[in-house]
Amino acid sequence: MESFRGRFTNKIDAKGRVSVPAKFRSVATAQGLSGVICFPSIQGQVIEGCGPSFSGVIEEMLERLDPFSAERDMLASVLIGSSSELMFDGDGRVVLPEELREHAGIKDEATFVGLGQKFQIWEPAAGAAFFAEALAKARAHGDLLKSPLALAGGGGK
Amino acid sequence: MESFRGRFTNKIDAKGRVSVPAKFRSVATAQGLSGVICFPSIQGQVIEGCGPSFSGVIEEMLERLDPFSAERDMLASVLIGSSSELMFDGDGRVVLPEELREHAGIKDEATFVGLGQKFQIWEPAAGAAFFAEALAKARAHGDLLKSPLALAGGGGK
DNA sequence: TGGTCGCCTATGGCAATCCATGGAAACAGA
DNA sequence: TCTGTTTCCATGGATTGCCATAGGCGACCA
Repeated sequence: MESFRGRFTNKIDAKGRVSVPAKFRSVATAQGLSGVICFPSIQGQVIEGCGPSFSGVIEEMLERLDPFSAERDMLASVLIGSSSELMFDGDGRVVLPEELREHAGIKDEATFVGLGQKFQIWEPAAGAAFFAEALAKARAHGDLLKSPLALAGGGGK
Repeated sequence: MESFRGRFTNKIDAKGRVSVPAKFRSVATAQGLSGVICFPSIQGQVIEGCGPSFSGVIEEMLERLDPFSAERDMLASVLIGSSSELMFDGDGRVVLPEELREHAGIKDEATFVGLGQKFQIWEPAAGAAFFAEALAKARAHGDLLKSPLALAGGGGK
């Protein structure tokens, strides 16, 4: 299955519109939706987004939790209650809701980062900082990367 | 399985296009993609590339992590967020993104070095220097290469 | 064995297309 | 009517695809 890949920074106009990178659009539409589903990240000040496929995975995960537990309700209120289905306009743009922009501290530019089945939308400077941190950790924990490399070298398709 | 093999230095034109060595192309297309996946090396100032098989192994590993863990997001941000799927044009060329060229210090020439299931793209002088160093170190670490027969049989001859 | 022919690859340039972006106009709710 | 939202159009720049050229390598033939 196609996945969200790469990093793109686009501008936000006075009406809160932003172009979703064309490659991200084609991933979402291939999953059957002319739009993306966005919600605040539970990790930090960043927006997360995905296509309908991964959205279904989220609901599955929630369904496996105790339906009346406080934990389930909290997760659901963020991942579902605070989520928005943002439809592409004729030119492939979406309007980022004010609450989401505020959560991520986004003003007039947004950085889309592909993470496979989901993606993130960062305020550009914050995104760069996160990437630098992630890169440093990846270097430090090179052992985490050895497993895929070893698997690929010995196995194959 | 076919593997990336050999060293080739090709020119980069004004638009950042470079011919992928024909032998590398056939490896990638045999894996089912008319293109290659490239990303900055975590180790040094060089671009790494691979076909869909190797890339698929990386994504599989990420999918085994919890989809909302900070660890997964960081690894994905580096391994997928900073990668690009570069499709061959009709003549077997790809466009090396500006960020990747900058990361490797590449200007108007690029050296492709096959490494089996993946390959590297060097600025030619840096690649030559690395090769000289690699040769010296390979000499020193030659004993790391264990005979598969010895491992399988439990003893040597 | 020497020469010629032809295919494949690499490389440059041109043209059409796509994409991001800004703004105007149509629309809906209050 | 006024405000906020959505649809449509225009544009410039970047990207992609296509064609032409040239050099190298091997195959085939004499």
